Amino acid sequence: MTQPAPTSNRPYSDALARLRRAGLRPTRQRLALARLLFEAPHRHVSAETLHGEAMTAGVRVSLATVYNTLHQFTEAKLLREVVVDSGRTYFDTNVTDHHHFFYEDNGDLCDIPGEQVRLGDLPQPPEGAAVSRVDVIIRVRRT
Amino acid sequence: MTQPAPTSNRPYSDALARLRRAGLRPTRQRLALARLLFEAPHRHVSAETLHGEAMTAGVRVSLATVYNTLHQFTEAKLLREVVVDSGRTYFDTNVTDHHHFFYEDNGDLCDIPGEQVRLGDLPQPPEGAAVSRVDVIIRVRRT
DNA sequence: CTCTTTTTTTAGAACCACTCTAATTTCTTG
DNA sequence: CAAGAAATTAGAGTGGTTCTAAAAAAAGAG
Repeated sequence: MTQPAPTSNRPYSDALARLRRAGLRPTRQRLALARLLFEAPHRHVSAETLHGEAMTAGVRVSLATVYNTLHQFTEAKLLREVVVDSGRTYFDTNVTDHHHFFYEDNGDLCDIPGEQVRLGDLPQPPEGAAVSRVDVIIRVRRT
Repeated sequence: MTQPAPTSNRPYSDALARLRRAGLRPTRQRLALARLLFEAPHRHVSAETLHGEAMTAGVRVSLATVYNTLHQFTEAKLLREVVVDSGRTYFDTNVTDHHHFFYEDNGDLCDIPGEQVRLGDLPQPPEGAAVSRVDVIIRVRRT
């Protein structure tokens, strides 16, 4: 945690700016979720876990809104969707270029900074297709 | 398709051998699914699509058995699970070392032979964890 | 500030892929 | 063939996610 957010005179300012830049109306729910997501170190959340955090923090927000918001944030590139596990969707607050360790045992995810992975040769995408992203997932198991 | 399988004197022989090697009893359902899966070029199936193929081919098999069988085959390394899309599980009949193009538009998957991807430096797995596999997914969009 | 319009939120139902259960059928072995 | 073990099955159940239609909140106009 860098510093506690001011709650008296300029509350939500950071989150507010983000929402504005993304062209999303700063509703109470979006602001609260943005604060939970971005005023903390990078991490991976699912809709359920974020909803749980909101409840714990005393934020009244429905699960449907959490889903909507996560998708809007992803659309706006404030979040990135990580697919490692069919049946549960994770969202990464780290939208910089990077990859993941995935612990197959318990489903933990762990970032690998982009610089730490050097991709050698990659094939050309087929005719008429453009690369939108390259995901590297290093699946590991505890020994 | 290489050649139609003989149905008269030595039916299912290839599939039969595979099942035996894997230590799986050669039941009617498993044989039929093995034939559908392995007597054709490599491809990616979901439980639903394979079940559909079985129905079309006139094979009476329940969806539950298709799921069971896909998992048993994966366990026996006759298939490999590919995770590209949360919400649907794909199984790859190609179990050699390789990676994938994923067409984000329509969900198509396309193999990239292992030799065509040279991975440069990868980070060490964290202490107490061993790499079980490295997945590279090149996400592409039609232009 | 109020009225109107547009957007957002919401509870709950619906959905979909998948798993489980318990009963039946099929294999294997003696 | 009989007995025991293993596999299959229909149908119910589950869990994550999306949809729906109605209520609430935000933005814009006057």
